[in-house]
Amino acid sequence: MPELPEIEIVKRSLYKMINKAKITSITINNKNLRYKIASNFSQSLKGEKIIKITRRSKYLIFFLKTKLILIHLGMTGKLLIIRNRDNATFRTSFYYNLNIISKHNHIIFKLNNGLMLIYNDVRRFGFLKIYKISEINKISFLKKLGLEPLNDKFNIKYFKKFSLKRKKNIKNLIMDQTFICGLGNIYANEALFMSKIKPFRECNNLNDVEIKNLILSIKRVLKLSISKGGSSIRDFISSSGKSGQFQQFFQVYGRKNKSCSRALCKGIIKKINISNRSSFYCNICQS
DNA sequence: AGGCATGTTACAGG
DNA sequence: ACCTGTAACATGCC
Repeated sequence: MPELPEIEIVKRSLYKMINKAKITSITINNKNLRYKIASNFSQSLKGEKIIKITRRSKYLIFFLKTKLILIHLGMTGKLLIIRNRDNATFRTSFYYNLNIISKHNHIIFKLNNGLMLIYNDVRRFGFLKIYKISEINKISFLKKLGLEPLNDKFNIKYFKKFSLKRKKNIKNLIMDQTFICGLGNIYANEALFMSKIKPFRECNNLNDVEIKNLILSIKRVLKLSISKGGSSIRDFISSSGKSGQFQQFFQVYGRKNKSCSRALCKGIIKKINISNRSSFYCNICQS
């Protein structure tokens, strides 16, 4: 469930339910995530209190007293919260409609507030890693990230400084996590549609108006999605079990051969591959 | 059966 | 150094 808005929604729903809770015990059903769960994982976290939960790009960070847990959800990772007393039957039926299969519940944190936090991940591309807070600046995953796209520093000056010396296409540029972080395939497609720019344009050939529009569109599409609870395609749900609604507002993503959603435009949405990712655009109103 | 999927990384080659 | 394409990771859905 992976792009910035979905992670932001997860962070917010987790915050409401488990901030300040203490981890009383941990069950590990499967260590083999993208990186193997450390052998001292449970030992190291037992008795620790969750003091703060933050997001950086598509990463979640749980701050404990002296340690932190860095979490990435990969493609299909989910953090679910259920009540301690709920039995397996209840869980199964509750999640049945939401495509949660309990055999993919890899890590279960039992908390002292009557709740359990479950890391569920079908494809196991996600990971959880523990670091010392004092070494937060040495975490390689975070070190290489560029600006948060919703940060005011993400402006035309920053954009041009990065883009003018590069030759890659604009879609790959805005998905380059060392430039801005948090955009994935869906929001990159949507932001380019919103700003009327074809995804395969060379990034150093955009004029100032196009760059301004694109920056605004990126910020706008991310905020809009967050306000709708993120996008639920396939099986994204927030930790409280709610699905997002933003998928109903997709303008291009997944709309191959459909007519352009822009009023007055007679275009048809095309689908092409860019760096092996599906890319959608309107042949007429995106230039 | 084969292609595709919200992500990231490693590697080969230009 | 930068860029692209490809494959890998693992599973399920259409």
